[in-house]
Amino acid sequence: MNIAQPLIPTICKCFEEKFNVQLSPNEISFQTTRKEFEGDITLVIFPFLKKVQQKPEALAQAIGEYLMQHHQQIARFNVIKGFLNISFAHTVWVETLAQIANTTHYGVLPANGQKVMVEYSSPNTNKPLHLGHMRNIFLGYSVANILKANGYEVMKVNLVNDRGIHICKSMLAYQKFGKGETPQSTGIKGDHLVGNYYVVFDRENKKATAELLATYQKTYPNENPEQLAELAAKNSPLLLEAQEMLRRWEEGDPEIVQLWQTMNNWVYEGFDATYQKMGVDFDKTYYESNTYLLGKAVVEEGLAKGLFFKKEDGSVWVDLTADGLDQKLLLRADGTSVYITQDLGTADMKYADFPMQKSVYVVGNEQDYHFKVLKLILQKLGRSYADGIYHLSYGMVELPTGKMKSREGTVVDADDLIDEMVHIARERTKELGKIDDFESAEAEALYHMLAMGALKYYLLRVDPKKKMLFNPEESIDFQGDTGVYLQYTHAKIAAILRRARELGVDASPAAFSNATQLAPQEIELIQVLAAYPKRVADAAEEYAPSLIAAYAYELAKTYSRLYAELSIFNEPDAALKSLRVALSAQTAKVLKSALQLLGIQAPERM
RNA sequence: GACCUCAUAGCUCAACUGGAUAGAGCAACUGCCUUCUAAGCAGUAGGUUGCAGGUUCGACUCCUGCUGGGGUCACCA
Repeated sequence: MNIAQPLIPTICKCFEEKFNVQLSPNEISFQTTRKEFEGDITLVIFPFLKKVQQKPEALAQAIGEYLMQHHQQIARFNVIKGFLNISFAHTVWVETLAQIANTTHYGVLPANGQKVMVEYSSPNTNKPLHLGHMRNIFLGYSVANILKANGYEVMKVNLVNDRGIHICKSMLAYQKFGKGETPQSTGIKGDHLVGNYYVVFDRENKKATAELLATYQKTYPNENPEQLAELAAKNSPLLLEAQEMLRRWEEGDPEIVQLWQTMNNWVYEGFDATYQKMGVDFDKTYYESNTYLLGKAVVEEGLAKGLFFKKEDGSVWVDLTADGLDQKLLLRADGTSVYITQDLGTADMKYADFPMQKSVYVVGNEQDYHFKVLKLILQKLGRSYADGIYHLSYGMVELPTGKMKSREGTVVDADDLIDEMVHIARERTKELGKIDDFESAEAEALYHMLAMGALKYYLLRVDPKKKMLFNPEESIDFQGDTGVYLQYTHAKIAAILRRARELGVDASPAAFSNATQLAPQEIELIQVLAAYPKRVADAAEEYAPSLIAAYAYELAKTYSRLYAELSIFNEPDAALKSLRVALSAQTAKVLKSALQLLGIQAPERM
């Protein structure tokens, strides 16, 4: 609902008639009037002064008068310096609310025939998910929802990194120290069990390296200690064993493959449980064990086209120096692939599976360079989908002590954090005692809903591009600018709507269409409601759920003020009473929709 | 060393992409439950937007330099 849109052609006409100046419509844009001034929308005059030799006040006055003459919807206007503030008649707001009420899927665009793939989560199978993954996962899930709302057909995929030296480390540690433990025998969730062995490997490997270093130092007392340390790290017997294991895995050694399958399945069971708690899902899962050999054909293709070149040792490179980047290795001299090789192959595979116009990769900003290179190479190869590749590069979640490191155990575990949040939600809700009549299963479902709402909102409200700080000492808030506040506002409105049904209040547009004198709180709320579709579009364009989060908060805040300052059911004017119930219903509708885009559920009671 | 990126209230984050007197939440303080859920509402206090220049009618936003944090520059992924 863009209320200002119809004014734009009129302004163009005004410039033409009065000043003989041609203006294109996209040169004109309105902003909402700041609270300290009277008006609904504001036109900034300064940009036009170069084309029209006028003083800003005079030009603003002239445009204002012209608009008044041509648009009955405008009640009045005022000019302050170079700002033209326009106030609409109350009927405009009533009409706007009616339009919103009559739109079933408000803010949601019809299918646009475009396909987009969103890859997110993409975990390693050697350790459980942590807070950093949660930011990734919630971002990916939310962006997928936002794109759907903008008319795209969306395919959500997970690319699991299930092979490589890091997996072998867990496997080796398990083989050596595991004593045949299983998730069943220990009662430890599969991903955590495997993750523990990754830590065991690191610990044992450090010991072994230290011992090796000690013998080196005895044998070569005159050598540079740093060089010795490096040598010891490289030749640690455990690391060599892990590398040997990787070789055997690639050869298909049945014993190794068997162990690998067993341990990975434990991890997948663990991940699935966590994804389910998070309320996220995927349409397809890719496994790197199936894709790591892909991409060699793409490298051959690039060689044939003369885009890549071969060095004397047989390794294949691409020279991106003309594009401001470096030379990049694409294939080792022994013909084996590197990370980017498989990503090239996987990109083609994705397109074959789902011929998309856009492909979003939700991956941390430490890989900015990698994705620049990947996209550039695919563009050079002339892939139709290459321009549509978007690296949703998000900032790391940091702790007060710095970055999280799995090996060093300085991570905030996803399962632990969820459990803690549920615990807090349970305590807090019981204290308030508002749902004492709930069945226990119903209550537990609510605690979980609130816990996830708090967590998701906490991670999504920050601009994805920016790094963010999490302090484990302070629990995630349930008050103020939080997910729980949004859920609370929804529950409060739901109570209003139940009461309205009981009382039989008619909230249809017909019942409030002749409301005339609206309160400022009502107008402000309608304005916020009217802004929703634009915000949904902006969020898709910028791949930024944070815009939706900010909007949802603004909406809830605006409603809460109205709720506190105006009575709904004690309002004597029937039209106004209907209007307020309708306003409540539309706020609930939009709030629920916005929360859905964030992957947050809206309770009816809490 | 080269390149990328960030720096806003005590703390965590905004600022509609260059517009008016930079806004929220938390923490502190003050009011408001005999009317629809107080997980709420209203208010007070808190700022030289890291520093120095520049561009312009106008700069948190763009440019240059400096300082400080993070990242990348692997035949790791």
